[in-house]
Parts: sequence; C-alpha cells; structure tokens
Amino acid sequence: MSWEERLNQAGWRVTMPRRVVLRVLQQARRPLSPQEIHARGRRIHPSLGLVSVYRALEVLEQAGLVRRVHREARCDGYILASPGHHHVLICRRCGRAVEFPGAEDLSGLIDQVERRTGFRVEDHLLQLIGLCAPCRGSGPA
Amino acid sequence: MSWEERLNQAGWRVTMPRRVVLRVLQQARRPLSPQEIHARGRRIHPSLGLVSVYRALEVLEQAGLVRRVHREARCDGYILASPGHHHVLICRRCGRAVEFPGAEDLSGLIDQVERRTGFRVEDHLLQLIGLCAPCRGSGPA
DNA sequence: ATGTATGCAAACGATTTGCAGGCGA
DNA sequence: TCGCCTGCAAATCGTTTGCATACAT
Repeated sequence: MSWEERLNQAGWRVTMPRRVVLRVLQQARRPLSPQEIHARGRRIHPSLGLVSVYRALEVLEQAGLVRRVHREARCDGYILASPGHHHVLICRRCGRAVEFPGAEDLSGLIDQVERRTGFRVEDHLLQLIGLCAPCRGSGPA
Repeated sequence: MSWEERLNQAGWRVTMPRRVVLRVLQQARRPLSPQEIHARGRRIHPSLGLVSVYRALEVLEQAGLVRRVHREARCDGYILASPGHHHVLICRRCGRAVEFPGAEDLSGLIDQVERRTGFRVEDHLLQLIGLCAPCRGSGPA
C-alpha cells in the first residue's frame, strides 16, 4: 500500500505540503528540523508555508510515515520512518541517521527493570549516538 | 563528598539559586521543567529569577548533579541525578520518574548494531515509559 | 577584594492560533 | 459541492543575552 493510500484510509487528504515534506525527508540523509524542511521544500514548491510544514509533520507522524528523533541538544529533528523499526543511530559528526531493528534485544533489560521496580514497561525511547564508518576514517572530530 | 564540595572543586560557587533548584528537584517526584522549578523555587525563595534557574540547571547538569530527561512530547524535564546510572523510567500516568542501572545490558545490542552498520557507538539515550505499581492498580488511564 | 553569579528587561526564535480563501475527494 | 487544508500575519511561549549590582570565596 502506498503512503498516499495510507493517508487516505486514515481519513487524511494527500496534499502538496504533505507530498513535499515527505519528498524532502526521503532525500535527506540526516534529521531535519521543521525550518530546514521548509527551506528545502520551498525549492521544490516555493509557495510552501512554514506553518503547513508543522501541520504536515504532525499528520505524517500520526500516520507513522515520519519519525521524530530526540538528541541531547535539540529534540526537533525528523526522519523518514521505516515501519516496524523504531530505534535510531545518529552520527555525531556528519549527522547521518540510520534506523535499526532490535527491539527484542531490550526484552531482557525490560524484564529485569519490571521485576526490580514494579513498573509495567509499555514503551521506550532508544537512540544511539556514535561515528559512522566514513567519519571514523577522517579522524575523530 | 557533599554536592557543595563537588561544585566548589569544579570551580563553581554554591549560591542560592543552585541550592534552591537542587532542593526543589530533591522534593519532586517527577521531571520538572525550568518553569515549574522556578514556580516551586519561588515558594522557597521569592526573589529567585527564572533566568537563574536556567543557568543553575546548566551548571548542575555539567556537575552531574542533575539530569535532563527526554520524552516524546516535551524534552525539557529535569530530575535529580544519581551518579553512575543514566537510564530513566517514567510513569505515563502519574509522571513519576525512577532511575535504574543497566548500561551493560545494552552491550549485546550495541555490538550487533556496530557490526551491522559500521558505526562506532559512543553514547546512547534510553528511556522507558510505562505504568508504576500504584498506577497499575488504579486501572489503566 | 575580585570576579563570578544574580535579577530584570529586552531581544530572539520557534511554534501555535485565527481567519479568509483554495483545493482534494 | 463541501469541508478539510492552506498561507499569511499576529499572538504566544520558552529561552538567551546585555547590563548594572550583589555576594561567595
């Protein structure tokens, strides 16, 4: 099922801003802020408004087409979401972001935490920060 | 070593705003935003300025006395840091935050990711979200 | 004594809201 | 056609900066 169909089925319309935002993120190799998405989007469609970028991101995130990433500094980055995987690995040097699977690997830790704290763990936020292969080669920044 | 001594040894002064911020966080049972810390702090010391709260948090975080927490919605929460542990578990119902150890439990996952992606993983951001024991009892909100 | 740290006010920047008109289904 | 969606402008909110003064060491 295409993303256009997914939007439609969820009751949302396929519109220019949503199209453009998604295209920009598809072409991006690192998380982009709404402002950055807006700037790049305008090169594709000059009348794109910043407000629509915010609203498009909201809808696309709810539809699972886009994922927000969190970092120690700013928490306003967005990347394209690949369904089923929800961990992100970010290069601290070039900013490149990669998604990876592996939710299962947390189950041991989660079991342990549940036993120790009495919490029922329902969700988690995991992001790894490091250096990607090319950046490791060009010396530690 | 007391936190006052830790601050001094690191070259910082022990001042009223830092004292108050720390006290507020000691008494808090959930992550507080700078604004919330300011409001509560004023009840202890009415002349406390909001700007000083921001600056105090910056210093206290650098000194490892306070930890910033990130959540899907807002990323502006602060809690008291217990040295050596840096994972946080937050109850989605009452907001209670608990720290827990277990960085080692991630090493398997990290090894795997490094092999698969070529990244060198240096740091990570892990937070668990769930229901604490009391909140589990009072029915799922 | 001296230089860091403070509070206030103002600057700044990002995000949200109100509204008249446009466009997707 | 109908109502969701858009762009713009303005309101809003959180955070940062400039500066004269206060206080920790």
